[in-house]
Amino acid sequence: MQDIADKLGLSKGTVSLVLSGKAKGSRVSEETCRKVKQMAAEMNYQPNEIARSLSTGKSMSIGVVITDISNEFFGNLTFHIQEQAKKYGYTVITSNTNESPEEFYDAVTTLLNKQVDGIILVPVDEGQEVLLKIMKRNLPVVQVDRYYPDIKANYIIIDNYKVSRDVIEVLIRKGLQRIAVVCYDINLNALTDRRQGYIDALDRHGLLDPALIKNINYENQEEEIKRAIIDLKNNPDKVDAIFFCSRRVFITGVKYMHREGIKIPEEMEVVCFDEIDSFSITNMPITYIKQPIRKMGEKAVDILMEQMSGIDEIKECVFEAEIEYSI
Amino acid sequence: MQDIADKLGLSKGTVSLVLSGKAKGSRVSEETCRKVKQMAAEMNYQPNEIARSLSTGKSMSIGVVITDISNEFFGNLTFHIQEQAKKYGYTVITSNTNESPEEFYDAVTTLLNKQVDGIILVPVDEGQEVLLKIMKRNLPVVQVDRYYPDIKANYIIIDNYKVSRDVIEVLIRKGLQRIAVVCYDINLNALTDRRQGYIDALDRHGLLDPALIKNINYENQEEEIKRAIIDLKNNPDKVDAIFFCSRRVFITGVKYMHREGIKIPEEMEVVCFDEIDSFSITNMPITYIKQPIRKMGEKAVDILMEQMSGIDEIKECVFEAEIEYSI
DNA sequence: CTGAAAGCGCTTACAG
DNA sequence: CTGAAAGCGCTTACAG
Repeated sequence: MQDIADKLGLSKGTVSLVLSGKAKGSRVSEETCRKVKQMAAEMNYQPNEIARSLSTGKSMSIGVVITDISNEFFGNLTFHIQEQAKKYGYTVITSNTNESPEEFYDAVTTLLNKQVDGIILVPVDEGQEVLLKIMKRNLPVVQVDRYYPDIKANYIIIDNYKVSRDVIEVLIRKGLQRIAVVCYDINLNALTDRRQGYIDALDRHGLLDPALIKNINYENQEEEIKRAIIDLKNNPDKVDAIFFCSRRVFITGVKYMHREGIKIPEEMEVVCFDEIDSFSITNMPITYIKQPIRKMGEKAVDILMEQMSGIDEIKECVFEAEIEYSI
Repeated sequence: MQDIADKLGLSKGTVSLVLSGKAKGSRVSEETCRKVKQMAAEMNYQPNEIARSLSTGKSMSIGVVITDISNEFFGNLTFHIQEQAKKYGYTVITSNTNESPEEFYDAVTTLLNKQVDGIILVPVDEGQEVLLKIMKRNLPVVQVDRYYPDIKANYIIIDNYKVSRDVIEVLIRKGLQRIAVVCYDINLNALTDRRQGYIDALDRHGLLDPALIKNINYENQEEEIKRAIIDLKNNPDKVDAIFFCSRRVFITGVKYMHREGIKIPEEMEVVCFDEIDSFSITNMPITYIKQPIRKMGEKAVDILMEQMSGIDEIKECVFEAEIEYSI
């Protein structure tokens, strides 16, 4: 900027005005404006956003903290967040927690120090302090996919309870009676709600059987899911269907169903929470629950932008998920 | 920092020294050091990395420009890049090109203005200028997955030609003769090499038949893949196998194979370029090509760091991919 | 061992 | 319509 100003015999301030687009109105003459722009192009001027950020106090970037970017659900979510942020002129810094509270803390601390203008995050078990730290700084933040019920903060989720209950109702209406659930034992509402929806639906029809509820430890999932499948296969009363509470559990579960020679859907039907883009590589029918990922990602950004512009009413968004069929 | 200095009757400079970890040696007394740290903790001091960046000229962040973060391959790649960057204390800003040269240009321009210390990118067709722009700035950059052959720059790829030729050889050795290929018609070496590997292997055995080469237009892929499958099914000489040159093509292709009632592997075998984490939801055998994604991502970061530290020898890394079986 | 000062590249009141 | 100056929060020679 100084160089441009020198060449043109202008001041740095004037150059700044036109290059940052604040030259409208009668502030700077058309003539000057034109000359500055031309010279900037000639000298191949590129603005330094870091300097601008320090000066304005806005970094024009937002932080996104998710479990794991290589997971299809979060990959999709991040994609839509990024595309939406781009529309507002914002850039996105992502980081992974791998469900660890330490990594969660580190990720957020780094983002805060980088002076992001807002944060979208997927809460981690035992990570309440981290969310509070952001809020104490008065920085806009929105939780996605899960939320801490004890903290009054923005969140966007789907109605996990309702859609889980509904999908089980659908199976019951089809005549299936013995329905199992395979779910992580993690203490997060997204998961507990899914399990509870299942329980209530079956209970209402007097079909609940505790032996059909399989809770899986996250660390040791492969082994535990395998055992759950074998167990369900060997249940003296034939099991009609299995409701898998998340993508990974479904994939592993179905793998072992194949290994055990369980015919899908003839012997057992399957339900998957979340869509998998490669459902079509198998030709068996899968009932699945589809979250409105795009809407969720876009909404998260919209809320963030609203809050950045000063509105600080807390938003608690609950979207509806849909029940769909792969074939 | 000023506040801490004031409270302690020290200068800002001294505080900066200890808080940025440059107080080693005899530079600052142990006593002062201790007091500063304690006060910083008490006052809950959080460094402003933006200010530091402006001062040091290093942003401690790198840019990653990929096709689409919601794609499993790029999601995995990005994950490993992020984890590796974290080890070096770097943060990652990602953006998607959706294969568009305009978005590619915009993404890189934004990153440059944000003063990233280096860029890892997946080249886009017709995007040479963008890469040159980065290099003109003397900013470290490494291409991943593909590269522009006319530009002397770092890249990390796998030997697409060799592994494609090898996988076809494997099929031939198994006794399969009529092998088809379904591949995008995009003019990028990753894709053209795969097709050429296929062609050369078959040619060597006198098994090449142009009717079995199906080039797919990216924009209209669903329809074109469908037509290709029907066409192959109706080929008067039975087709024994199909080599799908990428993940998406495979998923769509297999979908239509199921729709057309083609039995896999009894009637036709299938080969997929790239691993899909949900292969196991189907119980048919799939031959696939597995890229060392983790090594590629880590290496990309390593090279970037090397170049940032002044080494500017150009690295052209070619990794080997492996042939694997889903069952 | 510590302080005073300049500088990183911008923006933005304030004067004129 | 334009300029001079202060300031954003750090770092880093340079003195002492």
